[in-house]
Amino acid sequence: MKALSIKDIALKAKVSITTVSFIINGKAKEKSISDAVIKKVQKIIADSGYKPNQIARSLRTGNSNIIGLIVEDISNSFFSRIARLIEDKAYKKGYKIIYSSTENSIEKAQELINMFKSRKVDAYIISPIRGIEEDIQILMNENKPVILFDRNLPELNTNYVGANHFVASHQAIESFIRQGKKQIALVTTDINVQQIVERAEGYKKALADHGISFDEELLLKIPFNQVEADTIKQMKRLFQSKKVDAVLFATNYLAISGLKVLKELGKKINQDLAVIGYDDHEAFELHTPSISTIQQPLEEIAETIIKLILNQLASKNKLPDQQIIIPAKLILRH
Amino acid sequence: MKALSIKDIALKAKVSITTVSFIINGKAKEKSISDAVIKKVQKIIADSGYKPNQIARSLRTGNSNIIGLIVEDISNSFFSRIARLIEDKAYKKGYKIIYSSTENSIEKAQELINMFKSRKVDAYIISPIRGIEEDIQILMNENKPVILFDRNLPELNTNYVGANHFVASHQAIESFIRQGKKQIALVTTDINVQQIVERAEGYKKALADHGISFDEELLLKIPFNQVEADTIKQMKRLFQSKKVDAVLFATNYLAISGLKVLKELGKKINQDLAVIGYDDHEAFELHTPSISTIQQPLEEIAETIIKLILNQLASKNKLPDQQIIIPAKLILRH
DNA sequence: TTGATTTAGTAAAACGTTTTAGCTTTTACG
DNA sequence: CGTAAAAGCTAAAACGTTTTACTAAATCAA
Repeated sequence: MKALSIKDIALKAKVSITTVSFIINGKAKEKSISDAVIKKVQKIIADSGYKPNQIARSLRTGNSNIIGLIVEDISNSFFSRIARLIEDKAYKKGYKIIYSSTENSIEKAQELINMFKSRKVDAYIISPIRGIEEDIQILMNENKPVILFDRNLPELNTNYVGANHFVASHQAIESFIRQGKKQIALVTTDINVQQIVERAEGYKKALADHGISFDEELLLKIPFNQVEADTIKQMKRLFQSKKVDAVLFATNYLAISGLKVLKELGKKINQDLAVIGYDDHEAFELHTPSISTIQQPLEEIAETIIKLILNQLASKNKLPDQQIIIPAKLILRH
Repeated sequence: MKALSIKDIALKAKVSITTVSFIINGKAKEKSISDAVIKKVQKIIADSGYKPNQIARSLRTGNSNIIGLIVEDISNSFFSRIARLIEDKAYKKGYKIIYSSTENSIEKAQELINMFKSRKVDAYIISPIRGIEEDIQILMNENKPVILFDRNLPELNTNYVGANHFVASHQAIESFIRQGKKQIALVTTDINVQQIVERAEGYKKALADHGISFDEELLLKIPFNQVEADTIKQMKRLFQSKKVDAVLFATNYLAISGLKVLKELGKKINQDLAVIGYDDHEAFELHTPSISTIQQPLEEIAETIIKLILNQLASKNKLPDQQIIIPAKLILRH
């Protein structure tokens, strides 16, 4: 049983395909189709359950009402929450989301961009990695809206929405210092993206601001695609060998692993050492004791991204690129 | 700058569009195109970076290499993990995923199905809700592969992949009973889906099997879309009013809320009462003490789903529907 | 040498829309 | 009444592919 086409509707209504198309697309008035015909055709469409073939529509119009979302890993709760918020908001405006995870692989990211391109997505939301600057530049040259989020690519002049990681991490470290901590560690990842680098810089700057000298050994960089067991080993070494009295974890999954290590080592959080995580996670609040964390305003980030996209899609000419930095919040728990 | 089309390639190679198409689609040999021409065209394609327009391709062939994924809520870690696994596996076979969350709304689910239909997705992976049986039946009549997962719709004769919730919950309750627990509560949701119903049935059956009479007041049904504050109030009432000595939470988010309540009430887990969660969550292992849980084999579920789909897509005629039940594992932690 | 078969390729239809350019018929106005 | 403008509608091109049905030349078998 083939699906109905606009032709079937036109036939049934005894009008031309053109007329039906105008009516479907709300151009009936403007094209001066009579009310009687409009009513008749609409009734037939409603009764028959006809839905226009979006593929044919896309082929003709060149746009798809689909927004491509490229993230590092959809199963990371930071991304899946953002994805959900973006999806909701996009959906309300008639856009669908098609997503994929890059796993921080340049090739996969490039493939994804190509794939999205050949699918004619209307806009791109990308949490980028180094190495795809050129590909992104090409998208922009083709006048497709591109919004980077979470991480920026400094060489590129794009729209960007993200939190103020430098300030947030600076604040976190200062709060440690106010508590009298001296041996403050940072556990971060080795991926070379701006948001991660900023977190490290906030850390170093805060130490410097308070006259604490930076100790190389207190900065632990975990290789990105490493299995958790190895990560745990590395962390164990850090917490055992040094008299760390505070630690900031630069991502939520690192914090999760770190908390496991501390538990195993029998370290008492808040007594033996203070802990702050990054990107909230249900486990943090629930943990005994609760874990303080730097919270990114997900709702606001998602809202801003969608607003930028819709504005650009609605406008005929290219809008100026905007770099929107939203403050992150340090949530202190005890 | 318009994108290249097959026509441009044909022009450049001085061959027909048909020939280029055959070469792109690997039919060159079969259509007896000479090696020289094949080489030439392939070189031009590679040099120019031409990528076929998937939309045009879809319009012509009627399929899209896209698989539609409909879940309850992509930000729930159970779904986002499954989504990630499915995406990975599908990607390797050249399929992309387009997803959406239903939020357990029948209308949204129906809209999504229609949307996917008009986008000509090749197959549907659905974690369904009651009320869309008919819509799913229509998909199946149109000969599109449909795989339900996590929850089944018993009236429907479809492919289904899910865990054995009845047995898992039965086991969990038995483990409580072996520990000598008598006042065993079940906190579940009020959505009427098979997987949730089964969990309650496993609970009741286990009680009955061990001669414990079922106490209506120990079965708490939380309305699905309720805000967490209200959920917490309801749970507080349960844990305060009754001398509950064990509780099984039927979903991970209920367990998270429940653990917050228990923390607030100062109940000692394992001493005052025993707890088992459902669907693992990082917070469970990390919790002090660690929380036991019923774990669904995500990897295996994702693998099975994709295998069913690919088999069906590869086959000319309709394969028999399969109902695959995978055992869930009770992970006891202390 | 002839007819059949194979090799090497192509023209054109089709997929289901949107949109441009146009054609009648009606209305309005002086 | 005559003509210009508006109302009401449509034919056909275009979007970029795949695929069917075809042709022309080369090869083969007898």
